[in-house]
Amino acid sequence: MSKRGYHHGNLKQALVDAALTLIEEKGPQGFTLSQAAKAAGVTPAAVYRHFQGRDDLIAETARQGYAIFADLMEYAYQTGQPSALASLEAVGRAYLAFARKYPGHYMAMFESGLAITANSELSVVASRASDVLERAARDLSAHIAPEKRPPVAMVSAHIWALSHGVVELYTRGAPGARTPFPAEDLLETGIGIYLRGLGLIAPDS
Amino acid sequence: MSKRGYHHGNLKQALVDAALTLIEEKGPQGFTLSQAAKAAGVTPAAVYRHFQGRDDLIAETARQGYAIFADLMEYAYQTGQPSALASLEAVGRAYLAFARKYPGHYMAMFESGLAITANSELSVVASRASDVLERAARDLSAHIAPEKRPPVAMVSAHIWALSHGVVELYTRGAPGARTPFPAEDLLETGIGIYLRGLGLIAPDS
DNA sequence: TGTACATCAGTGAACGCGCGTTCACTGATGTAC
DNA sequence: TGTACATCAGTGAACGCGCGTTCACTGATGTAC
Repeated sequence: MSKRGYHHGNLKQALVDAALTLIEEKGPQGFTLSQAAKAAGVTPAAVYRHFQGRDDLIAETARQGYAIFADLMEYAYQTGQPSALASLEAVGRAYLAFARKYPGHYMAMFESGLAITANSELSVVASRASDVLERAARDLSAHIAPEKRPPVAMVSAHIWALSHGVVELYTRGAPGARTPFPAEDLLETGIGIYLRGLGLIAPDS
Repeated sequence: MSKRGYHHGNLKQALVDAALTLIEEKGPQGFTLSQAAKAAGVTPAAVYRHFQGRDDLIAETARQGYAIFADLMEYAYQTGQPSALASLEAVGRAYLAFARKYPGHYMAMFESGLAITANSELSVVASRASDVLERAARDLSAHIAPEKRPPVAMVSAHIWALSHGVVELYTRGAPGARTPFPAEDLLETGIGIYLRGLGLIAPDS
């Protein structure tokens, strides 16, 4: 618990931190339990005091990521209030900022292939994050005439997909997709055009 | 070349096919060269007759994927002509259809972490695909008043990001993101709203 | 303050295993005559 | 049509290695008295 109140180390967190570094370097599948142990300065067997195995270690890493992620999204939402538009845009920016600042967490969360639903603690904290986005989309929807209003879940899915796509394609060593624009600009303008399409921004503002 | 005109098998392609199946099952990092060899009914050493190693095998798999992908995109673009709008929408649908029909290829292309630029043959065929999208975006741009026209590369990046995000989040066992809508609907409506935001579809059509 | 003791986080040796990679080889194929 | 031969795709044995996992152990820590 306290910084030096441990036996040989605050090993559980040290292992998570080691995993994060390894994930950033070689991807969520690109390292072994033994490597994580070595990076934490410990014998592979010691890992089993804290985790069931490699998957469990990654799940804990993802769990911590979702917790940070949800906090950032929540905070961004609050800073935009009471404007629904400002909240949604802040949430979008927070999404990208999180992916940039916590790449290891982001990869553990979205690229490790772990089954979220199989881990109840994980699914709780994961839905906390998506709830924020959905709330922002709901606020927004209230400003659209009911007859031309798409379902809230659809709007939040669009924003999430666009954000995730920008992160995956334009934030790291990408596929065939190179772009001269910073990912931040890409996401901001993309969301802007989308919101205009929803009739929430004046056509030529 | 011919179906039975080989020694013990058309091994190169058999290995690619084995890799595709393994990728679909366990992800692009989730299998070994030996497993791919065994799945193709062959000794691990035989793989070296055709590939430098596992990465090279995955690169070939991705290369074939990009070739199919580019063809599909190209074809979709043609079917939409001469309408710029119809072309763009068809290309979007083709993107998702490819990801659905060729999940192994898609993962090899976008989730294997291979460095496209390090492989010139790969980067050529990869840019063929993105060129189609960019062309569609360029056609579209011509219908927008110059002063309110975003850069072509930005529009194509938006479409690509939205498509990729939809595939990653809503097409497979996803993260915290569940949605009641089929990915196809999600992408179609998303692109629709986006195009409306560009002023290319009448506000309440 | 000092001593005896219980706890339990991490050790290190051990195991069987599958890995990537090499190498000399073999035997089916296709070709020359 | 038949035979001799060159080719070369795939074999199988071998190697050293790092892996995940187990286990009895040890020794630093915190606590009771």
